[in-house]
Parts: sequence; structure tokens; C-alpha cells
Amino acid sequence: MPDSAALPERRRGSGVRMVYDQLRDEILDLELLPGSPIDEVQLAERFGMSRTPIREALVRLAGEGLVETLPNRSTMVSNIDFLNLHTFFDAMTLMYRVTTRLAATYHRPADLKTIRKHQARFAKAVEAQDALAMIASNRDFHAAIAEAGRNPYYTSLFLRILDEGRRLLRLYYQSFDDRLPQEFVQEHEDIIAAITARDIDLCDRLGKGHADQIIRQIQHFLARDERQPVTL
Amino acid sequence: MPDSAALPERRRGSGVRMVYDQLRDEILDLELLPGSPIDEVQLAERFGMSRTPIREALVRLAGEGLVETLPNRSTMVSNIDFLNLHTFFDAMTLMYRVTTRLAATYHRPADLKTIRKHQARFAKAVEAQDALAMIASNRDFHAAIAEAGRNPYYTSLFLRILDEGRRLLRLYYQSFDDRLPQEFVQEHEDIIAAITARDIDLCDRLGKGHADQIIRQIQHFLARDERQPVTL
DNA sequence: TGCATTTTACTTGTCGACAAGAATTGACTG
DNA sequence: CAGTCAATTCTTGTCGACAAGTAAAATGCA
Repeated sequence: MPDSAALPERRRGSGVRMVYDQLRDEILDLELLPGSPIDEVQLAERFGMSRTPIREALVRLAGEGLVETLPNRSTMVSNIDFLNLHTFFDAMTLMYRVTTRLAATYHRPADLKTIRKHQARFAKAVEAQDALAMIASNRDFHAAIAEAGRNPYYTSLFLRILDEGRRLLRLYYQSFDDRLPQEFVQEHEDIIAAITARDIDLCDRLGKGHADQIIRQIQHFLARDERQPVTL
Repeated sequence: MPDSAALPERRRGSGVRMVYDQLRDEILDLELLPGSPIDEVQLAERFGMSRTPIREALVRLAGEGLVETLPNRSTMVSNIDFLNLHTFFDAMTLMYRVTTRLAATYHRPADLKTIRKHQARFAKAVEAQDALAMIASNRDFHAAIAEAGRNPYYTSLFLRILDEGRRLLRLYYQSFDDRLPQEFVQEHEDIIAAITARDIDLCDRLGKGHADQIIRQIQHFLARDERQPVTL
């Protein structure tokens, strides 16, 4: 059996989604580094399919800004724009506030169940010091809150921002050797309580505080002193 | 010459953009009605190209929510969700406020020039009672303000909202026989003045007022009495 | 005639191949 | 030896064709 590699007998429309999800995860987990080129034939060989579904997945990724494609030239993983991080922080703060506020107003019991489920996973990941799981479950936690707010316009923008933040956080924890902060767990619990109590103003303040906390950590990481200590 | 139809000798990567722009305009101008099916081969014949670039354009349109594609079944023009219009109005109001505020802070002289250019076209369209040109230039006017705010996250969401609004406004003016309101021209002038003066609070109020005005018109249209007057 | 089932027609998803454009290599000239 | 230009290679954009899956038409049966 020379060709024992996986030919998983996929269903008709599933190839594109598989490639899309896989590439997306690899980009957000920084396994594919920002700026690195993406070769279509290489991906086609790797996934065992033609270039057509690969291209479709890349077009979708480009639509979300995760890859950039120059005409007639190789497409590449989007760079992180460190010079304009303030626009990212600004939008992130607003979306944290708005989605949490709306969740307080429009949430239903099933939403709280989903939110608590992601929070449990988040707490477990923090305890296990599992950076990747912590980042992913943190994203899912806030995505579930946005869903509970029931405004697809905000949800779609927030998901994009959370994904971009996932790349930044990954960078952060790679550099700090994956020491995970416990205080986020308690902040999440406070947010859940405020949503449950339908306290809109409190949700607004907690959302802003949570965003500020994350921004402070990232900025602290970015402003850290790169020089190695020297013994004189 | 039986085949005298246009074979415009297009350049290599331009076919997709051409199809994308054309379909997008037709969708937003309601020439393609919401819910109507889109046939790939039909489009391929119409544009004189293969199905591949057509499909790529459709994938991009689907990424922006302008068309919906069911697996293994025909893709169709997205429906307007009248039942959840309040989420649209909510997001629109917030984006009007935020983008106008940011424009007051971050605009440069070139931005004002662009904004005034679109405003001039808008005023001319209103005077000429040209509904299509009025809707398009109104969109361009606010898009230019968002650009001056220099936050791509807000800009991208706002563009999506403005496009959705373009469909709603088109519906509105089709129904009201294209009588165009003059007061929008003055409101636009006020917004320009506030941005130029870098008055953030005033921009916030004017943005909200402008959004409320549009929402009121649309709601008035939606709540109108459909019954024909009957002479007894 | 009404309903279930098979058959047909049609649309989309995928493939392999070819052509156009760009980057790199190599040759040629000053 | 450096710089310019031509040739080659490599990647992407486009094409036509086939396969899979779905909806509609046609057939069979009660």
C-alpha cells in the first residue's frame, strides 16, 4: 500500500470548510507566521485535493482579512499592524462594552448555559496552564456573550476582533513562557453575574474594565525591555 | 459577424472584480431582488467567461452577506430581514456616531476635500430628484467620513451597514415615487462643519440625529397604510 | 385518480490542464 | 566587473469537462 496517506473519503462540499478551518486555526495560533507566503499547489498536495477548493478557502480567508492576496503574486498571511494597534484597542473596547450590554438585555436561559460552559473550560485551561486552550476558550466565552446579544452586525465585527486578538495573545504568551493570569477567571465570573442580573450599566463597566485589562497586558508586553541583563 | 458581442479583451485578474462590482451594484440597487436565485452558467454566458471567476465573485459576495449559498443548491440574493431591523438600526446609529466622532479627531485636509466632493454630488442628486444617484452619493459621503476616522474595523462594519441601508433606501424611494428630502443636505453640511471644527460632542449628536432621521423615514415607510383609499 | 418510486434533467463541486504574468537565472555588452 | 536584457521557471488565473447531488418529471401501483 504505497498510498496509505489519508484519503478520508470526504463528502462533496466539505473540502472547502475543512481547509478553511484548518488554515484559519493555524494562522490564529501563529503556526503560520504573519507575512509567510502561501502556496496553492503545496496546500493542494497536503490536503489531497485540487487547487479549486483551496483557492475558494483562500478567498474566504482574504474576505476576513486573515490573508492578503496580491494580483498574480503569491498570497500571504496578513501581518499584524503594530503601528495602528490603538484602532484595534478602541474597537475592541467598544465591542466588549456593547456586546456585554446587549447580552444583559436579550439573553435567554440557554445562552447562560453556553456561556458558563465556555467559562468552565476557560477556568480549567488557566488552572492547567494550557495557553492555547485558554486563548481559544476565552474567545468562545466572549463570542457566546455576543451571540446572546443577538445583533449579527456586532457579532461579526466582534468575532473578527477576537480572532485578531487571538493572534496577539498567542504572541504574548509565547513570549512570557505561558504564565497565565488568574484574575481573568474572576472577571469572567463577575460578567456572568451582571448579565444574569440584567444590570446593563454594570455590564458596560465590566466590559470596559475587562478590555482595559487585556490592553494593559498587551501594552506591557509590547513595551517590555528587550535588552538582556548584563553582569558588570 | 454573428459574434459581435463584447469580448472586451480584459486583463488577467480583472474579470473577478468586474463581475463582483456589477453583481454588487445590481443587488444593492434591487435590480436583483432579494431571494432571487443566481445561476452560475447564466452569469458565465452573460459575462463571457468561465464559471471559475464567477464562483470566486460569488464567494466574496457571500462573505459580505450579500448572497446566501446553500450547499449543492443554488445561491440566492440575501433577503432583507425585516423582523430584526432594530438590530440594524442600533448598529447603524452607533456607527454613525463613532465614525463621525473619530473623523472630528483624525481627519486631515484631504479628507475634507473628499467629503465635500461627495456632498456636492449628493446635493446635485437631490436637486435633480435622481434617487439612485442620491442613494449612492449619500453612501459615499458617509463612507468618506468613516475613512477620515482611520479605524478600519469600524469602516468595514459601517460599509456593510451602509450597503444594507442602500437596499432599504432604494425600497423606500421606489415606493414613494422618488420624492427626495431636502433636509438631509443641510444635515450633511452641519456634520461637515462639526468635523472641520473638531467638535467631538457635536459630531456625536449630529451623527445620532442623522441616524434617527433616516430610521424615522424608513419606519414611517414600513408602517404606512397599505390600503387603497376607497370612495364610498 | 392519488400516491410512492424510479428516472431524468439540471446545478453545483471538483478536477486536470493550459496560458499569462512575475521572479529568477543566465548571457551579453560596455 | 557591473549593469542591462533575454530566457527560463514557477505561480497564479482561467478554462472546459466530468462527477455528485438535488429537484422535477415520469412511471408504476393501488
